[in-house]
Amino acid sequence: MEEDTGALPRKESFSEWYNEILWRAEIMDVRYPVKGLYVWYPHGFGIRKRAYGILRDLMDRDHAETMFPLLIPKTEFMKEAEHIKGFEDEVYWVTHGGRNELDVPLALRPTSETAIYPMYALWIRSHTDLPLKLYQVVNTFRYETKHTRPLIRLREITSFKEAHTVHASWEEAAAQVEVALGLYKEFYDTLRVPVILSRRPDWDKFPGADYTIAVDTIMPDGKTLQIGTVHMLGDHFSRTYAITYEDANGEQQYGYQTCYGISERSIAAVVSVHGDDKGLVLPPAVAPIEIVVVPIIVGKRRDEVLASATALESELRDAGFAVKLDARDMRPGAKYYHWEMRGVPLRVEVGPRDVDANTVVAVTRTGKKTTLDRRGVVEGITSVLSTFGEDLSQAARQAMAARITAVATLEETAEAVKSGVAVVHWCGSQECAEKIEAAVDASIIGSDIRSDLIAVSDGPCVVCGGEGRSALVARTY
RNA sequence: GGGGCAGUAGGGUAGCCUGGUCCAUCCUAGAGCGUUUGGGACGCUUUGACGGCAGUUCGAAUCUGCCCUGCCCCA
Repeated sequence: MEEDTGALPRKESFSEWYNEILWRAEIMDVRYPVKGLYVWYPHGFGIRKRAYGILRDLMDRDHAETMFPLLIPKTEFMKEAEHIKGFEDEVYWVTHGGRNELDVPLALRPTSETAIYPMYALWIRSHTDLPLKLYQVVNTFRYETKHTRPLIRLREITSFKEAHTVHASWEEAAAQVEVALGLYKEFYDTLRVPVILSRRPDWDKFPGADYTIAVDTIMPDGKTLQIGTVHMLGDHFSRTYAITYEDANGEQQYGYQTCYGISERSIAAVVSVHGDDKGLVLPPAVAPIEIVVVPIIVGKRRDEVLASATALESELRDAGFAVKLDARDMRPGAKYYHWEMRGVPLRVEVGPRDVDANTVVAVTRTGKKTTLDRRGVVEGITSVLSTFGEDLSQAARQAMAARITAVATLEETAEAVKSGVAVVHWCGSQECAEKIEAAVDASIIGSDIRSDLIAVSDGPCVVCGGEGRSALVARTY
């Protein structure tokens, strides 16, 4: 792993900035020799580990974790016609075992509905088995033909958290969709990433779903990134896979299902939303190192300062912080740059002056400097870190708000989507959506918008003038 | 899916058209030694590459073919 030095490209050149920060901050190494597959550096994986720990804790409230196989027999995979159509061009097939051709080819899961639901059919017998709510965190494979991008568009999604639920009625399933959206909202609140929820147009929903609610954020270049989806499957799959239960009256009924997922795009969002010209900026909740202690070692007082820094490190570790003492033989400035690139939320400096005054100097990743009393340092740091996290949320919200524009004409829409998201009135027809796309080089991505940054209203469709309601128009990743 | 450009050490470049001590050069890269240390220190020594596979040739970073990988534009 190379030492980072020199300036990062400015964040305004987002694409360049993104590519470079991934290796400079040691998140992903893109040099793996297969297109669309990338390697997690330990630091990047540490971020993933903490983020997915949060996600697992949220899921575990109301779901059980499980693990299904990677390979799906073609016979099961091909059962659900609409679903296949949505994925058939992207599936990797295993056709051989050693030198022998397989009787039934095996698909590398692009998503696991067709692996899980045949088993659900076996597991579910009675209404007392419902609701069933399971999830797994697995890798999935999609033969992407568009340009691949680390963490964003992958041929191997390494961190797909997918949940699959079964309920006794359509209404219960629909209620679960709302529960899932609540969990995802909470997840992204913890990551300090602001999101917009909206309902995808019918032609853009998950193959085989009744409807899809998406969770999007807005990237620094104004394009939206879908960082979560929740699908109402209705009884579509349960009819195909014969997921039935006996109700209280002894009648056989089909189950109603939902599924929802989050991938490492969540990490891409954290990196992109918070990062700045100096590197990564991590919310304390996902930082593998929350605090770095930098001893300012000068000549004769070296041992004294080092002892003080070491004692501070232990005290902070005992208090439950992820803390690292950087005692390397380098100039302090070089260390500051090193940890700033990697997004460490808080740096604590201990030098001879601090030893004398019985203080420490705490500097947040965004440059807020506080001198703390050495006694009661845990309380002081807890408070500094919590304020830092809240400040990140606020800054991210403001940045997002600045990229959202309510517009009334196609000309204004075209202008708005160059740097962000436009909110238009739209009648809901595919015909008008296509006209918008043709006119403004961006698409209708959702209606039924839910965001406290967007005021939803009725109004005349921006294309046909018919009755319309607020919808999002954006360029997307 | 269609078109274009590219791949040389950890990173950045030159050399290619016009094959031949050209295995070059730069860096805030790596290793070692010493002096340093409150915002990217300095000196000396040293390491390391022509994307892969075939072909042409006495000889290939350079020419030919295929493949892989990356970037940009269009759909």
